[in-house]
Amino acid sequence: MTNSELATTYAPKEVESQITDRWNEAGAFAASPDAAGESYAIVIPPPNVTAALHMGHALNNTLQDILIRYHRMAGRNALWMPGTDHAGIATQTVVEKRVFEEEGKRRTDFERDEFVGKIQAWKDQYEKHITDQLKAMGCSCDWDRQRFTMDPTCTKAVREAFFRLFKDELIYRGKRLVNWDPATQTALADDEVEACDIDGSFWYLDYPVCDEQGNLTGEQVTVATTRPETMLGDTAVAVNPNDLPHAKYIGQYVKLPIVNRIIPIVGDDYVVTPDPNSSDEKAKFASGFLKVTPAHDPNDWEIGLRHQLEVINVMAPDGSISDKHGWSDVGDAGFILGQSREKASKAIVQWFKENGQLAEVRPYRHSVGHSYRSHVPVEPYLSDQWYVKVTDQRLAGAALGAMAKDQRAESEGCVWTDDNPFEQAPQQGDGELTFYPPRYAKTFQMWHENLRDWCISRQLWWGHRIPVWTSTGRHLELNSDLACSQTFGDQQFICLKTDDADLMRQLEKAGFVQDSDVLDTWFSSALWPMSTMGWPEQTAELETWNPSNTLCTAREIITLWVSRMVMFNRYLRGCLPFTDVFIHAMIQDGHGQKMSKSLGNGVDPFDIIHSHGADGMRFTLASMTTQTQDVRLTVDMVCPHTGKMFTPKYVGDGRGHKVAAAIQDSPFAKGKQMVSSYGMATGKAKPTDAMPVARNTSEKFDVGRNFANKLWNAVRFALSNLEKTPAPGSPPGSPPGSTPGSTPGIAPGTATEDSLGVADRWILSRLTQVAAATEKAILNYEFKPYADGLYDFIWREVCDWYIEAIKPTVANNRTQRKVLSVVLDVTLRLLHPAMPYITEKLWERLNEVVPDRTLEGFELPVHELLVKTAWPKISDQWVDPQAEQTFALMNNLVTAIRQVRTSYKIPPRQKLVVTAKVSASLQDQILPSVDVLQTLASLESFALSESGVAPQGAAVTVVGEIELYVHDLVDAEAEKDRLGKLIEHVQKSIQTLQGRLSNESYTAKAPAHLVEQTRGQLSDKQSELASLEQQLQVL
RNA sequence: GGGUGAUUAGCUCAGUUGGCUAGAGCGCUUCCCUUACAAGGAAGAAGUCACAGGUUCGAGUCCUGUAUCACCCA
Repeated sequence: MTNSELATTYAPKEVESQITDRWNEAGAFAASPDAAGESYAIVIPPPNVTAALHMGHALNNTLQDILIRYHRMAGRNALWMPGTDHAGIATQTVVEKRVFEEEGKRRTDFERDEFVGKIQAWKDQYEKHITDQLKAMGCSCDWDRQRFTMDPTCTKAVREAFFRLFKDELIYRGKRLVNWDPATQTALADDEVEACDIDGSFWYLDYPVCDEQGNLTGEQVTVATTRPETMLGDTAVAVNPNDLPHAKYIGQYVKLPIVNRIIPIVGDDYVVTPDPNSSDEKAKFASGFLKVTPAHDPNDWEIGLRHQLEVINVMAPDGSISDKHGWSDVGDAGFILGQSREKASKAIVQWFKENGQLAEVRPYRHSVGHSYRSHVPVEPYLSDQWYVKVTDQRLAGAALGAMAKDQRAESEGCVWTDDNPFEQAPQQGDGELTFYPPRYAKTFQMWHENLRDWCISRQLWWGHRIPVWTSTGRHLELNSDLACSQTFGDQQFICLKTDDADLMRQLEKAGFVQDSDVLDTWFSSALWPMSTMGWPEQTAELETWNPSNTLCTAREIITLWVSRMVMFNRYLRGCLPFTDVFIHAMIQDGHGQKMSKSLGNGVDPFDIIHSHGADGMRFTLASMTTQTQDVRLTVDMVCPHTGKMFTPKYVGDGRGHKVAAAIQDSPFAKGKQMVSSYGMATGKAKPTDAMPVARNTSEKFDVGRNFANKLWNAVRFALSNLEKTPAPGSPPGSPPGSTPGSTPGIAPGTATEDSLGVADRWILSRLTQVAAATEKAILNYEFKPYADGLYDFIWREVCDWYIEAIKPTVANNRTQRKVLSVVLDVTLRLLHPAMPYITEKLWERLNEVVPDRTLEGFELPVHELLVKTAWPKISDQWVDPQAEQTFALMNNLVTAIRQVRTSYKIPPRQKLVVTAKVSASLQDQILPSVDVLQTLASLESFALSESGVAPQGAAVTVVGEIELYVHDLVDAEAEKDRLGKLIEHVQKSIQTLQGRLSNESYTAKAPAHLVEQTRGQLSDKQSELASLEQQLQVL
């Protein structure tokens, strides 16, 4: 085999497919609970099967893969559990929309099972696509264990959990106002509602005052409302008892216009007293009289409870006005029945206007809850739903108790309990839940302190059907461990633990009907760390990997998911689901907008893998992961006609967003066009053969791609040298500047007569420190320092300096070859978690070319596959401050000479003669690196003396006390210019340093070593200045 | 309304317990296709660290306030 097997540029596609095969053949990602090593597990945040993955997922999963690959190499028994989420409402909505587009049919045109089958087909398709995306990224999940939230294993867990919570009365049936989405006709959880500011109005409606019998007194009160249509359901008018001008009406009645209902005027503190000069918007707009509609407003619902008011629901589930859902006294409102909310609102305002009872209309901008799914305004809607009593100590209290003590803030008091949630009976896992970065602990804590019960029923078909059978007016005793009963009012609810045929038959016979609703998706997600491991069975997986170690997710998930997993895992299994929660950035597009499907600004990982390679993408994502910033990703496009990258034309989408215009002109191929992903997503452009869809890309990923290529070539070059056997007859020869007799660390048996040069000692010292820093960064979830640290080490230190320094000697110097092979070995190990493909490929070649890479102090057991190779263990015996200092000085001298070279425009290939004036003490420091210096500065010769004088026609430059003479550059004028600039620069430095030292409190109070350092810097600069000025005079 | 974060080079961002004469990548200028890499090499220009106070020998970093932006929760 020859080195020519490695191409001159890194070709990710070929390598990725080759390496994927090798990993698969070896079963490299498979984990077993019986395997050796301390356990380490990550459960994947299961992606929704609604759609393909985008860059946010790529980031999320790259970070998880870095963690899992590191811990696997570090000897842990590591499992990364993969899977997907059924995402109830989201997936059902997508499929409904698609079926309507393609077949013109609605969900209700099908049998339930038939339609669920259609969603199932969608799920199969996307689950595969998502899995393929993750695999292409190199995610080292244990794919044989892949789960889905609705598969039989997870379903069993859901049934068991529901049954136990039901039995323990942590699940209950409640009539409440829910967040109702009239478009999808389902209840939404609080966190599925998005607040949007909209321009609305405050309408001021006059209600005539009357007595209990409805006899008008001739007075009227004016109520202020933003939703006039709900007046049909008013059952009171409220006044603040402290609002003296208005409080006198308390105890009287009004005759509700249109409906003619007689309703009381009640006193309630909740009502805001009007104050036109207040800074409080509500006081500014208040009239002092509040119409109370308990069935259609959460605050009014509370007022209704306080005053035992009637609850009248005037709407149908689709949001239209209806007398079929709890409203009987329609009065004169018949003309509004059947109208939508919006139309009814207009009709009612019109009625008040025509009857002279519309006192005023004022424009008002306010926040209105919208469905995160259908984007229509959410309707507070009275209905029967199932709730989990998360406000119970056993759940929310346990979640708070789990928090790491040093991350808990002083409790501001819970709204849901008088008890101190931290003062519970101790539980396993107390104080062990830690957030990274720590500030997110506060989000977690505040959420639990202000929790409300969790509505878990959804009026959908896609999901886990609620395992409860209901009957009104009957009562049934089932003597079975598999059944459990609760009674609310005249209704009996029986929950079954399994679909036991016998019990189901009994229920049916007794007239019980199964609830048609399904559970909120998060109910099954909340069980994910347990259900994927086989709970409720006592499995070895649970024993080994629950609690898992790290949950890696984005911040909006803290409340939605993290919280619920903690509560359920603790309650149902008595332990935490995981101990560490790492919260990473969100990815935005180049304009700071969230990536979303509708804007078409989401970037498919496949597209980036196509343009930059999986490793390039992964490395870039890791290096963008800081502790604070969200990530802005400029989205570019690839012209399908030429394959070239360009910045697309952006336009407004009319809703305040910037989007890539649906049809783009190719900037390269005249007259050719393409469709953008926005055009695709919105259907504003249809791709054709002549006008294909353009892939997205982003020049941001160039960093990673270029780095991969650099690494590739560096290793390729190094291996080409290591591949050659040193010439047998050639004298071993010392590397440049070797110190005779000092061969530190070369183990017996591997030692050669060659000794280590300064460059070798320097790179081993750096390698040792970089390895330590790399490990520390990963353990602290500091992904950017991890990536940047290796980038700088490999590119700036290994390539720019070490490889350049050893070029002339490495072929025949056995020691140096050993050092180089160890540098390659360790570097590939350290980088593997971020860039698995390229490192695995290079590892394969390294093993072929240099199978033996032992060096004292380096524990580097070799495995055929890098993915299964141990993380390097390196003793600190190679840390060598002296070598680093010597190398740094040499480095400065080389740079100084290069600067002269550039200012005289000397081509790089032209060799220069340089002499130097150096004191005797410094000579010892320079001598060992003279050969390296000659190589790096491209010198013909370099000579030192204690009392040098600048030869005629030489350019002079200065590094500290050292004067360098670059010979034969006769140009007095240019030299004066150059020296002048250097002097100016040095004088500036001297000023700064002198200023600091002349400050007496600095020398008195600053640490001694800093003062000493400043003095050293000043004396260096002063001698530089002296030399430079002298040279200027000579000229 | 409550909470969190951001504001540093033309752009995107680092900067860990205060020690900084403030860094990186991209872009820009000049030179170089030197047999690992032009997805490269060498050299360079470029910043009142949002603003105003304070603490300190010393502040990008800590404290207080202001402005602007973003996100989360109500």
